[in-house]
Amino acid sequence: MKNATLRDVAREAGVSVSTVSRALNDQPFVRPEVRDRVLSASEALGYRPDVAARSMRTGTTGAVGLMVSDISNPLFASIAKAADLALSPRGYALMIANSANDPVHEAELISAFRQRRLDGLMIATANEGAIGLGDRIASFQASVLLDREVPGSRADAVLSDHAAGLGEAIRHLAGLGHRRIALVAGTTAQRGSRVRIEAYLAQLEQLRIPRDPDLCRPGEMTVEDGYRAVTELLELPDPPSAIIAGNNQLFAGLFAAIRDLGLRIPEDISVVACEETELTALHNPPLDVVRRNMDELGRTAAELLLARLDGPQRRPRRIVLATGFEARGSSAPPPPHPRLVRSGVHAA
Amino acid sequence: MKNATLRDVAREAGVSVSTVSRALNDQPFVRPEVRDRVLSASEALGYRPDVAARSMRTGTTGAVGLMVSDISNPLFASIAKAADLALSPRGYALMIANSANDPVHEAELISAFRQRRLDGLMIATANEGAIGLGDRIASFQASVLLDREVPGSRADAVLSDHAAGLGEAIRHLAGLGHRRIALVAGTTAQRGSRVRIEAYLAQLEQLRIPRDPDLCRPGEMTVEDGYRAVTELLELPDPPSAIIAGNNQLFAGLFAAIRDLGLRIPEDISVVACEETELTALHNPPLDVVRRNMDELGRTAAELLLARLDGPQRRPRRIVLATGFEARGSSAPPPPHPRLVRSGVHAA
DNA sequence: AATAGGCTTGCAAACGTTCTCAAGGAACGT
DNA sequence: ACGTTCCTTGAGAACGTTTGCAAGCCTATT
Repeated sequence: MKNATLRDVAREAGVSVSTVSRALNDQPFVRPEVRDRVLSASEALGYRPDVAARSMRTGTTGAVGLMVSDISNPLFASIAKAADLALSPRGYALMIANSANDPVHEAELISAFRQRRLDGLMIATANEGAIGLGDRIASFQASVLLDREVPGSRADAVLSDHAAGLGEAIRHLAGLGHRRIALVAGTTAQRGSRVRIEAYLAQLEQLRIPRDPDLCRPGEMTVEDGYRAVTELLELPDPPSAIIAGNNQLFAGLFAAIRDLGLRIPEDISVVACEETELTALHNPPLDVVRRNMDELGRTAAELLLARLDGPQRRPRRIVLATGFEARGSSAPPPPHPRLVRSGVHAA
Repeated sequence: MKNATLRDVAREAGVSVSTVSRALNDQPFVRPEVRDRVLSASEALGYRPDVAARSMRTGTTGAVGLMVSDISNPLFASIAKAADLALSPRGYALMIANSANDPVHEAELISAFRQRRLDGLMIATANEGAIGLGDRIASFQASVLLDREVPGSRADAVLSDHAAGLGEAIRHLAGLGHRRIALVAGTTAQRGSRVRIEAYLAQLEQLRIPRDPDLCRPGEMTVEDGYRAVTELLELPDPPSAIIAGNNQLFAGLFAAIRDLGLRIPEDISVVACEETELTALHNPPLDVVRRNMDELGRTAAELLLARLDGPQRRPRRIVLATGFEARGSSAPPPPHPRLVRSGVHAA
């Protein structure tokens, strides 16, 4: 019960293999009558072109790769979903890989993708400065950076305007009277954290709020790191009255830390999340958040990819998507006498 | 700057193509000296076997498919991550597709997977009773059902013991005094919902709690459906004092509905979620949940797949994974006089 | 009516790999 | 010295598709 091949269809339709190929691929110079005959023969035999054979001949696979640090992060999962929604109707399949934010592993995975001759690559790279990254990315017919900037890369990119939303958030907090605003940022090897730190510093400057190096914490992007950062922040002699978490993982850590320290939101401390998640959307009271549309990001990336796969090579395109701050119920004026966190209180 | 092929390596090493192939594939009957020469030539040229060509020759691709309704659902995303973690070190790549719970679309996507000659399929099928589904699944060298049962299928399966955890939950609620316990289940076309409904009815029976058809609601698996179901439940003349949501989407709807109705958890109503999510884990107060380990599910599925791809065909294996109920803070004794929901109150 | 030129079609060569088959060569026993 | 056997290697076919090339046919133009 093997699959029918072009030869089978050719025999059935009484024509040559090449004619079948031409007919099925909508090429000109096939007599309509013959075309119909081929089509019905193909239909009758349930013919499905063999992707591997086509791939070997044409060099294309009709598959694209998505490289993220962790597909189980809902942000990346949403991107994957939205991208697939745009790619699938065009016949493209989506292959995913998890870099675990390890540049070396990522390089191997990209190499594996290329070995599979994937037509395109969408990537939220672990380290924008990894050596040779630009070349690795450029080895695909089309590639799109997902909220990343790789120096000297000629790839397309979809970026988020983090500065806008974060600026709003900080102005909102300052308006409530906060002067000690902390930012738990992620790794500066990725654009998001870098832009947030820049925007944070710039906004404080503009508001004439003194900057305190203790309050701006780059680091990893894990829940654990967020937890630790918040714990340390609240043990400072002069702790912040508001904390902004740079992504959803960091926010989860922040949230757990505040819970374990027995602090109330927003009475004891104000918090702002970057990235909308189920938690920020449904929590009671609702949580302030710097939002962006991950569906739009994934869809736009897929569209850029498709455009480049279709058309002639244009010069790299950069698309910047909006972000916005939404004040809900997790920020309030700072308490007059900041509640002291007993030193040494950690998670049970 | 094309990729090196076997021929290039052969020329470089001064041997024939077939010898190179043998040497690189660790086949016997290659002189050690020749093998070394081939290996270093391969290294020097940066040779990478062409997956398409190999695939055409061998019929295998080293890629497996994952078919779920929606990869942006964190449950499925976790499965994907865990599966990839097990597959990737073995050189397998993961291709994903979203069926949107549409059996027809799913069938097309499976067909596309097979056209790509994927070696295996992991699938949480939309409708276990879809005609021809068993054959479609069996068309792969290996396939694993993800918490699904397809009648007559010879595929391996990883199942969750929903009945155990749900039974615990109901006993817990009954122990608090609840007699009106509602279950917002999903589609009966999928094992999870079916098993939960059976277990729910059986457990009520065993506890001698009268069953009320109004309180057991199969339906879709969407947030909207959960919202609507809860709204309708609370408009009943004799509303439930506790509601269990059958999955995370339904629970999100449940949660939003209760918030919009202005009810307090657990003072006014007790709730139990099936599936741990960021919301259930971090919410304050923490939410009662019937847990299962999605990582384990994904990893086990991948291991079953790998075992079948490696070894001789055994008979189908079914692995059942544990679930457990965790009481936290979202259930309490039912209020003496159930707070009436004003008719017509819906979300703004 | 002859010929040019455009449609249509088929043949056969690639794409890069694996694998069967046959043959060369060495070692060994008689 | 010869035959047998086993190890080692290479030639070449095959996987299923696309595509360049050439040949055949038809129409139209001169």
